[in-house]
Amino acid sequence: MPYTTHEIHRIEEKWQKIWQEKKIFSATADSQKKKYYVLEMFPYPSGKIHMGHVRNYTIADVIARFRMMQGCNVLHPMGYDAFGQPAENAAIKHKTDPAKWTYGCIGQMRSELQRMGFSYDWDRELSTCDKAYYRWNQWIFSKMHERGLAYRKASSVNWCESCQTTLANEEVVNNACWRCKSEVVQRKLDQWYLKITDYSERLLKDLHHLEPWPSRVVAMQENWIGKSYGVNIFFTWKEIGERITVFTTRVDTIFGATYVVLAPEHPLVEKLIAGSPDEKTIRAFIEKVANESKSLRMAGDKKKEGIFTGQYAVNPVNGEAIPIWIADYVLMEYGTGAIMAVPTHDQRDFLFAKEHNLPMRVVIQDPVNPDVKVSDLKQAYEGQGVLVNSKQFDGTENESAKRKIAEWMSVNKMGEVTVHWRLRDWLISRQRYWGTPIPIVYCDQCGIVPVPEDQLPVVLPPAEDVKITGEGGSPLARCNEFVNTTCPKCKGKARRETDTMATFFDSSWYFLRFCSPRDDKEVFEKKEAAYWMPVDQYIGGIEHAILHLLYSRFFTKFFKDLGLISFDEPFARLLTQGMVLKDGEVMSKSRGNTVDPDEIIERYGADSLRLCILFAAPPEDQLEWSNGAVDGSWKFLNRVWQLVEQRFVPVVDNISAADLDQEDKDLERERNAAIKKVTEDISQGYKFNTAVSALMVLMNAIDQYRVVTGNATRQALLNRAIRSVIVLLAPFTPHICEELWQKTGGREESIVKVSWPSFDARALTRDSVQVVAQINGKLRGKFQVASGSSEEEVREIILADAKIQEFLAGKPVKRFIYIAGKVANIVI
RNA sequence: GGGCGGAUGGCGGAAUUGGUAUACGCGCAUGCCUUAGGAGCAUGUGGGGAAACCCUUAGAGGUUCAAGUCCUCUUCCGCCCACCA
Repeated sequence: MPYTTHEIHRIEEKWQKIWQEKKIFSATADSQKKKYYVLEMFPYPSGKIHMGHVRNYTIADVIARFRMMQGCNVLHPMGYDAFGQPAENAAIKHKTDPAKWTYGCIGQMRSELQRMGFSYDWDRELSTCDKAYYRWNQWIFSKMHERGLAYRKASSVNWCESCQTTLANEEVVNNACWRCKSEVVQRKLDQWYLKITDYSERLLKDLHHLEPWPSRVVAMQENWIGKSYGVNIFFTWKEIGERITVFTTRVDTIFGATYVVLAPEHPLVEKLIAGSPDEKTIRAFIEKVANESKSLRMAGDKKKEGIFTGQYAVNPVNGEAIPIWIADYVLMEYGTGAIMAVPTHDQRDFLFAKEHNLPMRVVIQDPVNPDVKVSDLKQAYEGQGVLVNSKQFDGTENESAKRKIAEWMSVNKMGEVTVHWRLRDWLISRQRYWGTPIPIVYCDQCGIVPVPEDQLPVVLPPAEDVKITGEGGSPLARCNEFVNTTCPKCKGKARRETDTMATFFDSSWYFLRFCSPRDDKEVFEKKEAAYWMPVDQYIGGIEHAILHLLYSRFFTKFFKDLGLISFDEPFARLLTQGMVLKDGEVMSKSRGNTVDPDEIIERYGADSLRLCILFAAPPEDQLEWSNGAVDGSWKFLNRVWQLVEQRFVPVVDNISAADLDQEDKDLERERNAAIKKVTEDISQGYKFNTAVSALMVLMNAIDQYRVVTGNATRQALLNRAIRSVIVLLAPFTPHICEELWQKTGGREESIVKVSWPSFDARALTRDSVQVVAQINGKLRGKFQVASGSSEEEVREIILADAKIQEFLAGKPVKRFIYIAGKVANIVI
């Protein structure tokens, strides 16, 4: 029977059914067994899975199945990150219910995942849009509120006109909405925030306990948290004597400060300009900047704009009075919203000073250009050097001057050493319908009142009761039955919060929920979480390197503080898989270069698709899709299939080592080498591509191995080799391997129950090895020598060779370097 | 501007971590076989050369008996961050 499309589908469906019915992948906590938790970043249920999903989940599936065969108790769950805007947008467009749309997509997605043959414990499947899930979002929010970690604040927020909602800083990419790419503007709104900044230090520190994480991701998180050490310098407003604190990381340049700049939103600005003759002009400028969208204000090539306040600040280190300016290039959100400008050593200040004709003074000597005149400067010098024009610090190397000046200023109360963070609190309010309602009630008497635990969940009203039009504001605000409620405290009339939570909230703890997904008494069962967590191997796209991973780490630390868990980090190891490209570009709907996995399965089957994606590139690299490669994978599987069909003949395997001739030993060596290579490639760095190639090498060796009919020894050895191929290939292409395992006498209910083979190191040795002879590093000959030959023996053999002698041309051998069993280099 | 990765045949990619560069696969070429299929099998396939040989891992130097691998500089590509003081 050939391995035809029809046959492939029959086999794949057959085994998927068996796995399902016999609950092969159902996981139960068992303290006697070593656990292994494999998790891929759960998908947004858009309906169809794409190649990126296929790659992500195939990688995870190989790891899960490999661990199962190694005898681990594996937890491998799947769920859906189901709240969010696409469902709402689709509902508006097609005049349907987001819930209906989402559950429809989930159904379709589930069947596509099942068609791929992934080893999920489907009993643990969850969707974040189920109230059984999101009620715990609300519970977590309440706990955070209780501890002051969830708070309401009026502030200028990122607003996407197109999505009609606010965005977290993390969701603003290049000053555009991360989802729809349209421009983000500033709006003043009352919003809910999570105080992730309380965890800055821990989020930063614990990164260094995450050594198996890709260094790239660690670096990205580090930059995002952005701890910078510096000095708060106390300038004084000359006229009034009020303090103006500026933050700097370059206190070594303090003697070069020639003006001070405040952000237009700085609280002192109002006082500074009141009554000034230029008040009107200055106000007009501030107004103009305030209305400017962030994207405009931050544009890199934009000319820096500013205006002089007419006031002066006194530099504490030298008593100098320098002008105070207001400029758009200083941001209120960072540092103190005020800077000292050192145009000679900061390029931004330099450009601004040139533009507005402000004075400059060199305080760090450029070793290349020590006597440069300020008027000749083409740009700021930001490198290292010794201090000049800096009084008692002249001649000090600037890096050590940082420390010395900071100390001196601290002692003399001119400033204080301080730390600033780039990380901001996390804005979670969204003016959308399809999300978790924020469990808060507003009462005229009692103010902001959290919904008590026993009244949770606050259920999202059905879409038919809410007018989801895509118009501005929260859709829930237009649903009176939802809004109007009674105050949990005073029982008087009250209104519900009508914003919903950002969906990143949902995905920040789902990995914990998988440990006890049906628990309706608590957020997750402590005992289950203690057994399964942390996730041993997390797999997903690099695009989540900052947001999702940072939030999940934050939630985990919060749960630890609640006493629910005892570990600090949710994901022990992280693998970020590369993107799938087509013709050199990322596969995407908008580019129109997608390949539908379903069509590939239809034609070649899931196994071929899985194999192809694993073989084409290492998991972390980009993968260039090629249809030819699937064809190759299919051909290979077909060869394996034919091998069993045509050459497997059951015989009793009672061979002893003494029975083996050279060809037998060669085959055994190849077989053991493949076991070694596949095992190491999977467990040390997930090098699936080379693992697959090792199996191809073994297949080639098997093809060379001839069995005369009736030779029981050879048939038994061939059978061994065949069965090794099947077992080793099982994590990669499970369906065909299940089928072939059974055909070759396997009696286990599934091949994942077969123990992963170990290799026999003795079988790997050879009687003779090839030694390459080099003369001055150039390849000059190859010699077969007996394994374990001494250097002298090898030297004798090589030097006796006529061709080598010819190359030596009578010159004396200066050195003879021998690397056992590999290379001999003759130096002349 | 800052950070992190890369660059190996026509293509995807290997290289025991300093020891035979191009494993494995795709593609291509030639031939065989056939109730003709998505076949299968055999042989070949980095470049130059008739050959002996020579050259070859983006480019240029260096260290070393030996460099794709280590060091220095240059070029190009990708990703992330970015008026962050």
